[in-house]
Amino acid sequence: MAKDHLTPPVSARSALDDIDRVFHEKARLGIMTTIVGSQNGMNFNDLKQLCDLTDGNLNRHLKVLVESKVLTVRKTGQGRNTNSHYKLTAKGRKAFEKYLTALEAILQAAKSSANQAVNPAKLSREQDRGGDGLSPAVS
Amino acid sequence: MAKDHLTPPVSARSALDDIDRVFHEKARLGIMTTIVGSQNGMNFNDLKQLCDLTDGNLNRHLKVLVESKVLTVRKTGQGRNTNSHYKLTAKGRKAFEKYLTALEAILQAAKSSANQAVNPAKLSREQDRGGDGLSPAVS
DNA sequence: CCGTTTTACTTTGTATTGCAAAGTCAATTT
DNA sequence: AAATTGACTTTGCAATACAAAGTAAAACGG
Repeated sequence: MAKDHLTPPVSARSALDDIDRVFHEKARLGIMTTIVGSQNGMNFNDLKQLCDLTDGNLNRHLKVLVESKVLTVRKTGQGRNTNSHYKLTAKGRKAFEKYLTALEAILQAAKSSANQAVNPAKLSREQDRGGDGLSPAVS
Repeated sequence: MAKDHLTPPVSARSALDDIDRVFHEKARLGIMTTIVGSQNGMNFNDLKQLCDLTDGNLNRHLKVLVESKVLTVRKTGQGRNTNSHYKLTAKGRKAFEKYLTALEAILQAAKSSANQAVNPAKLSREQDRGGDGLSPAVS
């Protein structure tokens, strides 16, 4: 029952499958990109300033990251002296790297597709008209 | 008041600011990456198969892209013969390229931060302890 | 020394999404 | 002509995202 037709080098999917939603969110991507470079982790306030997020928003996203075991928190002090220190876990680092790798693959695929589309130069003719000759970007 | 302390080369923000939510979503990123390579656009069914999305889901995301003027639709036929053909707009292409550029910047920053953190080799000593020496990744 | 402000978060409420199950519509079968 | 298929659309619910308001304790002001 129709299995052929349109079964292109969809290695695209594999990269897209590795796009972890935990990381694929603007605010969280910013947090991760900021914290991934610090060996000793960072505290709430540093992140707040560096990531330019509101308190509540930052808190919520950090919570998601902690609950996903990407970060750990260590809280010291009370009230005004509270200090919440966040640190990447080994698992978190690996997962984030996997995400980055997937992103990179998608990025490359998208860029080359985009270029090819904009500058059809000497393609071996393959005008994809109507429903064949399809290829799904994202290598 | 308080303007000093922790004012690092936050060029990070600029890249993050260019992360357009319209594109920064798994399904839509897949759709875009797929369609950006086709000069003549693609129809619903092609996208459905290439992007591996359910009908409803694909429809919704396409709607978002059309409403954002990133894609245009041209529908022909009725009922079972309906054919919805989607095509990138010039504006959409530019916006997507901008998004890709931002992503690339973030990716590079994240990767180099990650490496540096994992392999602290001979850093000029700058152990960021406590609250200074912060740098916000994402160049 | 007691009330106000500040700092460092948390909680809560609302609005927006994402998603898939169910629905529509017409052209094909059987 | 009833049932099915194909190509979408609509709908309802669950899961976010975000910011406004809340909490707690230290620091300040008079």
